[in-house]
Amino acid sequence: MPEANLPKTYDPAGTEARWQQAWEASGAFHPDPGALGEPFSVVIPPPNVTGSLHMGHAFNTALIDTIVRFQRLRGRNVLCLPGTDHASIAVQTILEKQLNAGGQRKEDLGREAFLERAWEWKAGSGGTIVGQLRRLGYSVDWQRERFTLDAGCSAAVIEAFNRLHEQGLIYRGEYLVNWCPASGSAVSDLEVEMKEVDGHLWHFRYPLSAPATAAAAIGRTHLEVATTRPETLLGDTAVAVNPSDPRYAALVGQTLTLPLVGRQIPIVADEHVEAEFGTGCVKVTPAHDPNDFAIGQRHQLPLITVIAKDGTMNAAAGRFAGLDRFAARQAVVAAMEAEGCLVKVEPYRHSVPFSDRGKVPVEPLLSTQWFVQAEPLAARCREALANPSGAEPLFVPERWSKVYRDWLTDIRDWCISRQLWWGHRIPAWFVVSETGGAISDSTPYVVARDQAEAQAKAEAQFGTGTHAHPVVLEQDPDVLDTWFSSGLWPFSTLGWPGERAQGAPGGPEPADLARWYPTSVLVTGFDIIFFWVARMTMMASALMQDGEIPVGGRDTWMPFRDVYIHGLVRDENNRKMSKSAGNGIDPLLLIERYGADALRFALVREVAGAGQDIRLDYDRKSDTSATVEGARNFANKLWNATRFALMNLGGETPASLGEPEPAALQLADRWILSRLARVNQGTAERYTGYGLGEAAKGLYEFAWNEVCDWYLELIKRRLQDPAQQRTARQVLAKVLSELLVMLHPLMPHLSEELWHGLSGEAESTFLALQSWPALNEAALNDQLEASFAELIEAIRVVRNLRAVAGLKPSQSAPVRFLTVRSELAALLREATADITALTRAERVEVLSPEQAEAASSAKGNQRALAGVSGELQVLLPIEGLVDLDALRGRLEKDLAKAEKEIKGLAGRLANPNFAGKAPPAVVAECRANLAEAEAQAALARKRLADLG
RNA sequence: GCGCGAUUAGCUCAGCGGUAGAGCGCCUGCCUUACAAGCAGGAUGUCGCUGGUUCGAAACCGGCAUCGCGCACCA
Repeated sequence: MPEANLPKTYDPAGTEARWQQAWEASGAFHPDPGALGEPFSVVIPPPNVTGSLHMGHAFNTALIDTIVRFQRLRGRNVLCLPGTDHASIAVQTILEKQLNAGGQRKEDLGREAFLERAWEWKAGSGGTIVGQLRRLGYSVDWQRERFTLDAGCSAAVIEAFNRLHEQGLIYRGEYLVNWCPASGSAVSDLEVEMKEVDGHLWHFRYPLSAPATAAAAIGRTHLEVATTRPETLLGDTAVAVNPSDPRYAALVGQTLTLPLVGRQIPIVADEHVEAEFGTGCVKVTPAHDPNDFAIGQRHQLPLITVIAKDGTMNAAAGRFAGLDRFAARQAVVAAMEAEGCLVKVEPYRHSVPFSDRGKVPVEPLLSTQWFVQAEPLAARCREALANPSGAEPLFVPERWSKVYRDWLTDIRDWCISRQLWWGHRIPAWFVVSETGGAISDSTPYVVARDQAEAQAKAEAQFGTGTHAHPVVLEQDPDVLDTWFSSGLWPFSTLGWPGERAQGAPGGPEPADLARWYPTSVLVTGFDIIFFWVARMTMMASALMQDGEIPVGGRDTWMPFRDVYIHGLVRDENNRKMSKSAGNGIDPLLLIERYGADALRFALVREVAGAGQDIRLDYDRKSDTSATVEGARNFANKLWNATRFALMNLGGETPASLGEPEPAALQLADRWILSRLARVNQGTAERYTGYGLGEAAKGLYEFAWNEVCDWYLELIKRRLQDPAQQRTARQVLAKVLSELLVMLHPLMPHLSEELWHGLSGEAESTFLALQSWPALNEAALNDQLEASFAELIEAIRVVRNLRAVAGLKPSQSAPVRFLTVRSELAALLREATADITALTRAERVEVLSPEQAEAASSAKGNQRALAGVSGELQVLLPIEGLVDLDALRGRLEKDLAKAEKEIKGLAGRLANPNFAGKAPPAVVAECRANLAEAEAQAALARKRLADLG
């Protein structure tokens, strides 16, 4: 930053790029685990490699970076570790689309070639978001950047799978899973979204197999059932009624003949059925509905799958085989109608499970998958919350801990296998030599860390004695849920398992893991508490403790001490921003227009700390945002304040100027130094306690409304005076340079730039690596701050009177203050020169009431403009210039205000309970205020009377 | 159905027991050699409704309304 001829406006573009490059090239954010300083670590929520930067990332980044930059200034050994997530389904979808466009399917390429392409794609477009994150000025250690599918994370996944399997926490089995026909894979419960859909409720008649008996018992020959999914009828294996429903009690145990199919199906009694709903009879399709599956389990009903994995009807659907499930729905209804079994059709709004990714209804399907047994892991996490040991995760805001705990209660097992190619291939090998080459649900398998270990294990188990043939293995073709690897993120990225792999617990830990695990804080949006936060704590509960003792003897196995949950960024219409809704606001556009610092500051300033969503105002026609513009203006204000300093420090720096001599400090100096100390204290507290928005607001107000509006104005005169300028320069340099340090976490580029300009430090030295300014407690002075506020108010009153009088800013006028309080009079006298400068006073007089009394009879004084502030009366004794109507208006306004106040205060004091029960200090204050208001009213009346 | 949050100036939001605040927008006047992305001055509110607690409620408690979110879900 050149010292002379600075442009009048700050141009972020060049500045930001320059510092980003300098920081990264210097390794400023690449910490040494052996370095001094208490460790502070954060792993960033890894964005999806397919993604591009959206406002949510920008928000999350702004918060994390503010925190870690602050901790760095505080002298902690900070690691902030970035990375991306491989996003199985998303990447595979992109690639398959590309293939399809060329008329190919992935099967034509084969797995290996397909994966090669995937890695090529990742090398090319996969880095987009990482480049974009850099543009925010993210102070992460790019040298430690990780990817959930890199060698280290893959080793962690294999190790984790093996250990969980050894602990009996991973199992393989055939269950009803959420099947996404669009992606051709199972998905977990969390990846299913219930959506309200307008559908129909079809009422069908199922004839009883023994109509005569039934007719005798209940007077009819059939039962009526209702369904929203007629196609599943083909897989029905029962009809259920409530056991205490008197209408059907006699029929339980009898059978029905399933229309279209002819199968004999029993009538069972099950508590799940609500007698009040519909006819009280439910068709049961255990292979295609989770509730029915449960009923089926309770009654040992057969499972008949009629829908295939591609969403079409299978052979078991008979004449409907081959039809798409939705076409089959119409066909079944038509067939039922033809058979006279359709009773009626009603429009019906109900919830349908949709696949998050595929955007099609999921099909509950019976299939063999791998699962993580969730309850034992969840139990440990719940316990950690319920028995606070100081090591449990602290949620900010606290209410989210309940959301987290509730989800961990009554948790269901987690389906982790995906029928995809891009991802971590499941480290399980089928012993196909046992089955003649085929893989079926019953094929034996071994879980191992690699092929060789699998071979050894399998040979030990199957290759001996009776088995004549050699053991042949085939690895499970499926991959793991991406969230499985994300769940290991806080330790896999730090080097776990390192040498502890290969089942050798007790080996040395990677230095990073030893130094930085557990991480200090996790910062993320509430929308992924279940997906990610809970999965990380569950994984850690199983993997990061050896028996009772956490790995490495740490105080906790929890992957983070604090969990700072923030809201979502919503659009100007309060809608969640999403790609599909097309209402996203491109952060890059805002960065280009206003600068990354402005965007960051705007986002952080909007967040109050309650974890509330933030609504970002935005004008889509012009791509502008008033909120971000305001932050940009603030950046410009700081730029100009520094510019002013550079023009007035005489080429000196904060270091060369040194600390000011206490005895030489003037009123304004002592005031701003007190304010500086207070802001230092408050800001550090807020940064530490996740009050980031408040920190930002506090600094904004201090910088703009105190330093710029008052202090800079007050010292302009002294800076021109060689006899007085040194102290003013010293204080100015100190205030500004410390302000820049405090602002650095929020506006890193601008503060870095201005700090260099001010300090003259070499480009290789960084503000980012300086120390938080020492708190000067001796400078704190409540009394002084209160007095100064009175002075400011006095000046405001004068300015207001001048405006009322219609004085031009260039015109000067005399100012006269009247007060009974001697301290106030003294203050005003001390500040006479300041008042003169800031009010264009011709002369400033400070009179005692006695003097004022004498003066009031003097000529012209009756016609003075009068204003009141507290115990201070302000007069502008100007003749000839006064607009009498304006003057009267001003006085009437003062009077009305005072009278309103008197009414309120007198009313309160008149209440005997108030004086009796309120704290004495409050009562005293009330009395004082009343006296003041009465004095004000009296003055205003007198002046009005003088006017005639 | 269960739970959570929000409701304060035209807009976006602070305030969370002691007489209503900020930014933007609006009105008036200023290119005052740091800044017009600025400066000075000004106007603007039955603090969603309703009971209660209290000397005192925007704030605390109960109910209601509206909006939003999460979880569960009956075919």
